[in-house]
Amino acid sequence: MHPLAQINKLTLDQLLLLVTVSEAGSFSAAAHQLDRVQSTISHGIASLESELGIKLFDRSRRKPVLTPAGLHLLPQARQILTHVRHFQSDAQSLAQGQESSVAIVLDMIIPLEVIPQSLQALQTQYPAVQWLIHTEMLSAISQRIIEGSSQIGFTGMLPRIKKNLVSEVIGKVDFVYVVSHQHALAQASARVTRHALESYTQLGVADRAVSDLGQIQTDRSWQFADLSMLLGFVLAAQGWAFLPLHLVWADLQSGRLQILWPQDKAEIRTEFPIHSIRLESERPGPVRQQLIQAFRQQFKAHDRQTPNQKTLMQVLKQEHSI
Amino acid sequence: MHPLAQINKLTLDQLLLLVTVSEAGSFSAAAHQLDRVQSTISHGIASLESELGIKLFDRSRRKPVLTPAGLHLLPQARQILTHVRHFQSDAQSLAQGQESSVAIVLDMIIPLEVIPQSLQALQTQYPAVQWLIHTEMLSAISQRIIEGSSQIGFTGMLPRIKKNLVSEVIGKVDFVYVVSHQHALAQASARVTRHALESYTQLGVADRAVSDLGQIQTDRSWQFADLSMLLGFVLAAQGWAFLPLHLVWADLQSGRLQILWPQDKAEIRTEFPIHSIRLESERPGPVRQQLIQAFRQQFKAHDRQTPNQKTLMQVLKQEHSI
DNA sequence: TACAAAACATCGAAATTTTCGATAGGTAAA
DNA sequence: TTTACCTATCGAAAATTTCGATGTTTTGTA
Repeated sequence: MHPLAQINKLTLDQLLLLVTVSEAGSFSAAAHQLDRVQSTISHGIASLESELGIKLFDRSRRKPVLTPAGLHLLPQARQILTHVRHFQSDAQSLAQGQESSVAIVLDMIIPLEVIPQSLQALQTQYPAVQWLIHTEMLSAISQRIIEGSSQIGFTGMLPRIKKNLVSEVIGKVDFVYVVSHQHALAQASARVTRHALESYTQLGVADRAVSDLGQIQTDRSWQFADLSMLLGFVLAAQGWAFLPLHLVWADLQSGRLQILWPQDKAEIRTEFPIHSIRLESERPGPVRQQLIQAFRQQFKAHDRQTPNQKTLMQVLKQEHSI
Repeated sequence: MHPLAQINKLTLDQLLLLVTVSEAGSFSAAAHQLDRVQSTISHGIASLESELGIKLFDRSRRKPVLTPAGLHLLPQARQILTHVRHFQSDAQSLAQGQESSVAIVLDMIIPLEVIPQSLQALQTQYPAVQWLIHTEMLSAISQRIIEGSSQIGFTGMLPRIKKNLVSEVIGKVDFVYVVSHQHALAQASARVTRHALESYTQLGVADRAVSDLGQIQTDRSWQFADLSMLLGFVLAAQGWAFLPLHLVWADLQSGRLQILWPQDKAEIRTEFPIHSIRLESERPGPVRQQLIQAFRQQFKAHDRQTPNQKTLMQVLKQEHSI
């Protein structure tokens, strides 16, 4: 007989018998619990013992009692059974359309705080799901969805042609114009003209698919593929930038950065909606649906802690009253 | 049907099929590996799929390829199978007489260094064995063996009546008479008369079964149930003691303790053999046999690092030449 | 393009295993 | 001592597994 075939001899049912008998206290009680006849249990335990070549229960007394060997093997049998139950429940989840792994792609402009909190709840509810998280900017996000390397994305920029894509708004991110307090623009009044802006270097983000929609506003602009690097350049007074408020808020409060309020804008900040996007052809399972829900909630919670127009005005005045 | 009975539906053989097919690459190849017919594999996989309510293999191509769900469940199936194999190999070990758990009782006079090293090798060779380690002194050690609360003991004192006990020498421990350098006895010459010893307080160990063989040598002696406490009193110059050399060696070298050499003794140190003891009725399994072997080796290794008579003489002279 | 090789599904019959029901015999509590 | 409860055993019935044969699809090759 084949060596691997030996495993067939041992049955999950036999392990179940071992566990059930030890818990029920007797073969008969176990038989009743398992809705079988006593002789079936007797036969099952006996066959298990003969296969293992070892006595598991001492039947010399009124009620069977585990031998040392049985006592040693019992917890292992238990563990195998619970492992099998996990296997089955995983299979059931998969059968009901739950994703086994979800690849997400996130826009870098999304506040870092909302991400772990959104995923945390999901992780406890769907412990079997494997997560793969990418971070991209601009059109690279929808690109990943279209080519299929991620199943769901959260982005501030929808592609021009939404062919095959389904999207919905799940939150917003506030953008503001900022500049270092050491920069020439910081010396002027709070409200700047668009012309003033254009006469200095803009520090902006680079889109991989820049040819597709290259909306470079000034010919002197520098481009970054990484927001933290960009922020470093802004802090070094290399130019002005249009950045997510949450990213620069700490530096605004400390005074290292200052807000610019273009004269043609009604509000200091500009809201950009964040969309969830996915392929139309792939129906989202429960995990992705819950994920969208969680992100929406977290965005809402995050908005409540976000500085409003009034607070921004105060920061603005404070800067220029110094 | 009973809720627990659902587990019967899933078979270890089915999990084996899943794993084997995914490794062999085709149903036929798996059939060949498992020494069965192809239709058996086909039927087995199909029944597994219908039980789980989910397709595991995509058969639309020439060779079957795992679905995402199958890919997700495969490693779990593998893990369950290896767990089951461990279960079986444990059972086999038990069937061959290997102990599932071993309770040891150690004499406190045994050098601490030999113990972990003796057990370490055993732990890698018999990972399934559970260890329970007690520490006792004098007759309490054999007591534990006789009453069955430990299966094997290592002791320096054999009981008078060795009824039912089997013992063998596995090493030795050197004892010396010591006293604090601040004690009156330390001021005298190195060689002391037995009369001189008896006129001062002896700090000794207490035997729980003291009535059985209470060999108290002086009526002023103090008794301790703990060697480290005893050593503390010796260091505090409360009296002299007869202690394992390894226990006082560091303090001898630092000069805090001094050796006493009774005039009626030929050697400075006195060797006491260490015995392994066990019940005659209980045949030792491989673990206990190996354990005795390991202790014997470790004692031998420890002896090589132990100070000899010549070294002790040097310590003795050094003390009294100061 | 046609053919051959390789792979899986299906089906009925045989073989094996599991389960049941009844009975006999042992242990412990009243 | 009686009685209740427990397990082992056995034969028959039921269920499951396995085999062998056959049909269909995919894929590589002449």
